[in-house]
Amino acid sequence: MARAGVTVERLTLAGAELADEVGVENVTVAALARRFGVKDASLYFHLRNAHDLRVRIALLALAELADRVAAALAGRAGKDALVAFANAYRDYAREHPGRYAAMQIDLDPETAAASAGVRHAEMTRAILRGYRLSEPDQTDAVRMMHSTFHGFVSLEQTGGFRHTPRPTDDSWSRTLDALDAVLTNWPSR
Amino acid sequence: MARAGVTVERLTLAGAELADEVGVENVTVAALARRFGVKDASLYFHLRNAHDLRVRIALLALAELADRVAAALAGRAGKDALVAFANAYRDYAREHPGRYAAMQIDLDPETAAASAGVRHAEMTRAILRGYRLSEPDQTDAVRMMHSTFHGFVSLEQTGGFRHTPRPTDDSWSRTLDALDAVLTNWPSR
DNA sequence: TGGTTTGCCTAGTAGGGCTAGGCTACTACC
DNA sequence: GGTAGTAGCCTAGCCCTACTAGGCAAACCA
Repeated sequence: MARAGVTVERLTLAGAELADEVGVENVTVAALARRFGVKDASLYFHLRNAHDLRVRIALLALAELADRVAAALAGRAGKDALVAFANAYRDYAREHPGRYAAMQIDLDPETAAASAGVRHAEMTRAILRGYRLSEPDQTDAVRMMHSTFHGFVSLEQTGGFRHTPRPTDDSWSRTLDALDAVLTNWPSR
Repeated sequence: MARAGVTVERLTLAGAELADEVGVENVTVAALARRFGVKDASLYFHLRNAHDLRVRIALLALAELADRVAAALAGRAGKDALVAFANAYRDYAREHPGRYAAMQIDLDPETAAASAGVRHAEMTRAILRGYRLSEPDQTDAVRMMHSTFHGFVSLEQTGGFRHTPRPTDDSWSRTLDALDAVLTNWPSR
């Protein structure tokens, strides 16, 4: 029988595509095997288990997102950088809802430390250079930024904003204005 | 054979408890049946399917949260109300992680419209009365608030803040300060 | 060219979702 | 207080997914 040429990389990519199409929760080893015209048992030669697959998808997504953010951030500073970062983040989440959802799975500490998530975190901090915040305000601001972005995107995806007619794009840009305002004038105790 | 006294209400409550213990994704009809000392097939007399169960848990959680928020909000205004609301929200999510996660499932429009989610939304708007915002700023502000709360709580739960030593409680209260500041001085175009 | 490794296979276990159809305990009504 | 109906549970059985063990053949490599 001919070999299908399955590799972990191809499996991860196909899994990511599948996630975007049907949701991470429906990314099954069996479905992936069908996609490769192979029996599901065969994939366990490449994958430890189903969770392993999802972790790999998450790591792929983190890397892709970090790349996009890096590209968006190049040559920008201040509010420009904030908006570019935010839009890169949201656009990625909307183009790749499954990958984005996969990113939210709880990685164990060493995996997380080795992931592109740290690059992402560094870039978030880099944005704040334009706002002249020192610790611990910087950490608090990073956390607020991340919360706002993730919360907005997440609620947008699960339909949390549907009940109000106002276009979400408008609320998004006003939210970024507000975030810029509060970062510019971070309340000191 | 004796009757187990299973009702939809008891199933929903037990399902909610199960969700808090093992996560929504592990709330199975089979596990619930075991908990009631009953065969899984029997539950389909009370439940349409597994999704139906999770929706019920979500609705229960929305109602509980709305109650808590209402209690927290009583007699408060301005920043006081904002902080009370936010803490009620976060505390509920931390006490009931499974229920909170269940709340995020995508309800179909009519179910959502009939849920306690609308009470929640009304109360969020009520907070903004203390900040004198008119439409569409109000909607934008509500969305930003909700995003920040949900994002923070969500990231906190999935370990998104673990890589920095700063206590999350501190970042939380500073985030609320920032939110109050920006609502007080909402940037106009 | 023959041995080893690599990549796929079949077969089988366990568990979850769900349906069909059967039996029984309770309820209501005459 | 007997009996018809129904509500609440059951068994049996289907399909799907995760995962393991062990077999066989293609590819590689000495």
